[in-house]
Amino acid sequence: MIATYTSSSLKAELNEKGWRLTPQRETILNVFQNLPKGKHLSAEDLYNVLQEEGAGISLSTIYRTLKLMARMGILRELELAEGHKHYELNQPHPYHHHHLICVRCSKTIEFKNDQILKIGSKAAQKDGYYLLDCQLTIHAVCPTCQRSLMPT
Amino acid sequence: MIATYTSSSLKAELNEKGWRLTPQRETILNVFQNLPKGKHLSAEDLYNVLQEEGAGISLSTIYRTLKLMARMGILRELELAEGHKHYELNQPHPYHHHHLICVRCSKTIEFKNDQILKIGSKAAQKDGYYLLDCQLTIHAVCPTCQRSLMPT
DNA sequence: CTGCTTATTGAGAATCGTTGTTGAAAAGAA
DNA sequence: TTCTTTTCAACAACGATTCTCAATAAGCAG
Repeated sequence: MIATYTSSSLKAELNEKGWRLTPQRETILNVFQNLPKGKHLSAEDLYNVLQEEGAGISLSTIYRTLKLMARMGILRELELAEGHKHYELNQPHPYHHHHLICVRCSKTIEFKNDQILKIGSKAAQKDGYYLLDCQLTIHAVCPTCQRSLMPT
Repeated sequence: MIATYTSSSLKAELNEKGWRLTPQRETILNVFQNLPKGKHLSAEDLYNVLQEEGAGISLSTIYRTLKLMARMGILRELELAEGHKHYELNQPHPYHHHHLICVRCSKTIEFKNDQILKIGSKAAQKDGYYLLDCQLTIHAVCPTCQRSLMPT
């Protein structure tokens, strides 16, 4: 988990595995680095952001890049109970966090806990796995939905 | 998280929210209760199991029931990097566990940790959420895939 | 036990996020 | 520059999941 990627550190990490640095990949990483804290994007969200910025990157490329960067550990892939994946920068210690999700209304709260990353690292290490990401996902019912009489 | 549901405890929990106990729901819960430890099913897996057992339950009903039981906290919904969700019984303490997943080959290892459920409960409680499930998901690269020269 | 109301089912169509395919463009190496 | 290989955009294709609708059956009240 690297805090901030520059063009050249990204290039280095890509080339190491035989991949290439392209303007599209650089642009996409930039969007995530400039995102307000706590904000995450779906593939379509990212597509729209890029359209508005005038950088028309195709949806296929977006999907490929998101998946690539998740597999490199640069991005985290989040499953936020909305039928599609969301992505955010995979940041180290002081910013590393987890998600508490209401299964009814999908309201999501971030929370931090220092132990979890330690527990995760240890578990991965024990079996010789190389850690990319470690997220505690809590499915629950928020106070509002508990009060609501509405079934479903 | 209840350890074992009987027909009547399931019925009670359903009726409480205005839902009904049907033979299909009972059958599906039974399949999960009789599943070998560490085994989880996708919707399609479950459909096939039921076909073989002669209980032909439609795919629509299966999807609806899985989602319903996940929202009730009876089942856990797992995202095991295979393009579709998997489900397993949501069991309490001694059986409660987490998943370590290789992002390359999808090999998955289960592991246990007593602290995580405590951390999760506390986080939910803090914001007044009613806890349904709490899972630590670790994305990593397994030893075999680390050795493989194959990119991607 | 009977009848009423409303949730649930099954079958298949429809949806929608995501992945695959193609020829053209461009990065990296020599 | 020139060659090789990856990556790109555009669009077709796929597959898991959801939706629709008429028929059925829980649960409840009398």
